[in-house]
Amino acid sequence: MSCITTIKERGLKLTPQRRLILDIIDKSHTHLTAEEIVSLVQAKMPGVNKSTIYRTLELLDEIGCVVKGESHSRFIYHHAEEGHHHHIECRACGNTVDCGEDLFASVEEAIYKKYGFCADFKHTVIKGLCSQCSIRT
Amino acid sequence: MSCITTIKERGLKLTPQRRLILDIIDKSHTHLTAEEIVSLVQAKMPGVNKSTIYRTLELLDEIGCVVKGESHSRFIYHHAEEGHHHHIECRACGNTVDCGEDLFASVEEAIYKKYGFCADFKHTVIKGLCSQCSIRT
DNA sequence: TTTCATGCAAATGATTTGCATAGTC
DNA sequence: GACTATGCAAATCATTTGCATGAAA
Repeated sequence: MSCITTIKERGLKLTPQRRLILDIIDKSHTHLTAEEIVSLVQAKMPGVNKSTIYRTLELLDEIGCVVKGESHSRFIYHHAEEGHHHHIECRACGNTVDCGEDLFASVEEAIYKKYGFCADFKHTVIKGLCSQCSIRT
Repeated sequence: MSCITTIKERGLKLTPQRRLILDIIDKSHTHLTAEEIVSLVQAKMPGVNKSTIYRTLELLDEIGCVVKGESHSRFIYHHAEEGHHHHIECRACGNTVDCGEDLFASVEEAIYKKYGFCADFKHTVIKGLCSQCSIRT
């Protein structure tokens, strides 16, 4: 079910600002910080207020239309597609790669068996060193 | 090598404030936020300034005496023992469990082979739902 | 026309920083 | 005594909030 449908179903209003924010997140192939989204939104629609964007992102997270995570003490967002993905970020250069959930399936199961925890890697940014930066160190 | 030795070796000074902060982190069995550490420090040694504590925590992280992570947009710290551990945190109730690194060894290897990334789960707080909260939902 | 969303401005709260003083080595 | 660490106060900076106005249904 599309995000637009979800918004309408809940009796929420579909404003141009919300459409644009959804559009930007949909088109992004990686995660974006709230401030990055603010810049992208204001580039297309000047005058849109930060607080509107923060409020919209909060809302979209609540209704499950986007996935909210955190990295470097900022909130990050990406679209909530069917196939999950996880982020691995280089501590040195900041580069990010996305990886498939299959890598974590076994861990999720192990954590569940051991602790009864339903771990959810969608919201997790895993840190490490990328190959380039490993060499330099 | 002890943290105290490390501090001395680097020509840094071993002040009562630094001893206390180290002591508090050593004795904690879980991670602590910076503000929790501030409270604990001030309970034992009133008058110690926040900025001193923040600066010390930063320093201890830099020299590898503590491990700094982040959760809920706050910094969290725990002691840097030999055997790593990872945190799993319940998104609903906030409870945390620590789990052994063995769970992630296979994932670290898989990530390395696929992306050349040396992933490091020490700094990662994995989120999910604990057994109690899963039932309620 | 009713309700929800937006813009604006000000508040918040964790973390950081500049600078004079005090403490460690 | 030299140099680093501390305390204090003020600055930052992402995010949040109150309120009056504007727009969607």
